[in-house]
Amino acid sequence: MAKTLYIEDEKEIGQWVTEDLTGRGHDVTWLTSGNQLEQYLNNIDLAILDIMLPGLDGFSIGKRIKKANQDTPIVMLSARSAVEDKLEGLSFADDYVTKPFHPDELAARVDALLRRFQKEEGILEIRHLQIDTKSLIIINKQTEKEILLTGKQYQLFQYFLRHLNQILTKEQLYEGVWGERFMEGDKTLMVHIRYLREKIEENPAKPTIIETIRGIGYRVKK
Amino acid sequence: MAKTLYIEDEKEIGQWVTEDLTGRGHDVTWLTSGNQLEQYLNNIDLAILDIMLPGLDGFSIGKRIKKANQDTPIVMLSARSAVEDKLEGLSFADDYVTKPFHPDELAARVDALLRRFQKEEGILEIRHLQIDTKSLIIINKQTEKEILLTGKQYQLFQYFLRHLNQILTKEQLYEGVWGERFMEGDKTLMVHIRYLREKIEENPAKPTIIETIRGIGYRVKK
DNA sequence: TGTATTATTTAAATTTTGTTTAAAAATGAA
DNA sequence: TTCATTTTTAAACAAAATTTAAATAATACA
Repeated sequence: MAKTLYIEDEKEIGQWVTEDLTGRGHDVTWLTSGNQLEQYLNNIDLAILDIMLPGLDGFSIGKRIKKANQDTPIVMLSARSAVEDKLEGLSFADDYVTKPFHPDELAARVDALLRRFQKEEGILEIRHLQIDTKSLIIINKQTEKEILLTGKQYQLFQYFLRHLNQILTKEQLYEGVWGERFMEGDKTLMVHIRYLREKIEENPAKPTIIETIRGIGYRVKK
Repeated sequence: MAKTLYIEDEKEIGQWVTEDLTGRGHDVTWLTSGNQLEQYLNNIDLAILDIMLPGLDGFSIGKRIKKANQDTPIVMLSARSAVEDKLEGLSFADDYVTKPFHPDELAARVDALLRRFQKEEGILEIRHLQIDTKSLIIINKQTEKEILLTGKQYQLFQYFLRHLNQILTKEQLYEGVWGERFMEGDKTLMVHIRYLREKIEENPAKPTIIETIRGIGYRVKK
């Protein structure tokens, strides 16, 4: 299920689009401004941004998102005239839709972009694991058995896979997966790492897949 | 999390802005005058300065901050008339907001500045080291091995990278990394320098990356 | 050159951080 | 509602990082 960040200050349109896309199977987070952008930044598959917004405008938000992750597709929304005016400013955007629009149109463009940007769809192999990034099936090549994870374990593992090779701080991980502020000293994340290792590591006491970066966080390398 | 120094003598506005920015994920230090400026000088990512202040005025404080580190963005706050009067004195400032203002506006400008001033996020090469400031990965180009640092070592090294080519006093370094007052004669910092050199220098006994400036402190040159 | 000052190195003590286990609380399906 | 499963909390334990302390080395300058 694709995580979509949608920023729109007009309540009516916002609710309408959010309901429509949700009904079509997207996981939509709707914000009315870019103020809390940072906490979503590293955990989205696609962004839909209105251009005219109070505070940070859609251009700035779009550039910020691209900077954080080049591979996040962005759709800009705006009145026709505004788009024509500022076409050059849209260079970072991957598509744009002019208001007013039909929900089918937006949904079609969103789906097309997700297809185009889909992270190497297919099989990802890490050590003895074979991960199908589309169906989310994880297989242990040694035992030839499937590994089933619980909800949180899935979210956590996916977060690692989306940020392969990066050192992720505990803050990033907790905020990315739980969507809440991380409290210094909280051991919840560590316990989940432990249980995840129990399932995916050959020897959970000597983990090779989820590396501990002491004092900072964790990392999963390709 | 961006460290913001905010100087404002009006208690009510000060508390309001501090709470708002803190709620948006900034680490705000609010002072009512520039008296203790020196101790914060080298450990801030951004400054928000009211112009009208008892003692040192906002102009002088701003110039002092820029002198210490050219790369610290500064936002000035003041009544509209005052800004128009003294526009020429604002040449050092990077943005200004006139009172009264909406918190969204201040937050948006602050975020925009932080983005604009963000140190080139990417690959930095120093001698045989290759440092990716985004993924936090340091590679020794000679051995092609990754160098893993401990938490303090990371903070310390990052402090050097943020102040490349500057001679940093032991006070600055200690206060910047530990956030506490440096005690004359304390060897803690030196021991950490030693362990950091052990990991990043070709020959830790003849360091070329972290230079010792006897009687003052240390320096890392590009 | 000799002495005082400052920095480096090493090792041990202390503190912090991460792991593991178990039990309690929350969630969700039958 | 009950029962099984998942998630969170808590605490004991282990490992590693940080700090302290002391011995050694290098440098400045009288």
